Amino acid sequence: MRTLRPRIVGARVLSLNIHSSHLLRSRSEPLISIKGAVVTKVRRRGKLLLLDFDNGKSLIFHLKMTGQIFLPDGNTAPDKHVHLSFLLSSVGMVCFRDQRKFGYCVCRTTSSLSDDPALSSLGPEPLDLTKGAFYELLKGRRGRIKNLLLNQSFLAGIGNIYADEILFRSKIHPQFPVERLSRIKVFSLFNAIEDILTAAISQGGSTIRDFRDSDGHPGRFQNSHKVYGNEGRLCKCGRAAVRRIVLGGRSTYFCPRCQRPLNKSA
DNA sequence: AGACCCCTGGAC
DNA sequence: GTCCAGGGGTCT
Repeated sequence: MRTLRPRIVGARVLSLNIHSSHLLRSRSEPLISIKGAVVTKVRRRGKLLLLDFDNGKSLIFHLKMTGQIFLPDGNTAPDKHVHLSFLLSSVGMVCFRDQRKFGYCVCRTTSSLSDDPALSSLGPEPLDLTKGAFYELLKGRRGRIKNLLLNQSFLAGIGNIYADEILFRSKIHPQFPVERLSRIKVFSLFNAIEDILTAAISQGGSTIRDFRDSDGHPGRFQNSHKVYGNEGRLCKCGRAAVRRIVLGGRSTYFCPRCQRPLNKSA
């Protein structure tokens, strides 16, 4: 978003080309309604990318696992995975590419954006929360802490990599019951969320295989991962190897020494 | 909580 | 061939 915004704000949509209808959703207003309109805002809400136009329309993108938006050049020419492309004035082509086709794009009227279930179901932005608000948000919640962090209606925008890195930083076992977290641990978790997300954003995100920003550059935060993808490697504590388990169908990495489970006999 | 689904491709 | 992948929905 940070590389895309300065490139396309102010540009006019001269034409658009839908190469595949796979990523379009039912009940979308026709994408053609943004033709001739000027991009006024590039925003993010949770994992959604929002483009606002000067004719009162907006586009909602979800990139899911392999989605990317890029401005093609010699290195990143459009290919069979480009499902949608726009021609923008004084910018050129902008492409939405998604190898696995899990992503989507819908058009909405800007003034009713917040009614869209994709947006209305989202919890608060973690970086907008105060420590006290986070504590209140956790009250009454139950279940395993990692599942809660991945729940977008609890907090918007935390994915599998960052959930693991946040829990490692706060020294909480991914299966620790939310309702048993001490006040100290809740604050530690809050600080870890701020720290990990801020660092990840400043380092351009994490590239495991596909992720690129709109300039085609990979992220750098993967170089700072302490547990994610490190199964079998010695934790930085030097006392245990990072373990991988599966929770809710997602790979989960943690250090069994730094992140202790709740002692069930206690 | 878990299984299985959407889909493609890389690693082994 | 099998297993795996930054997400997330549905069904039991």
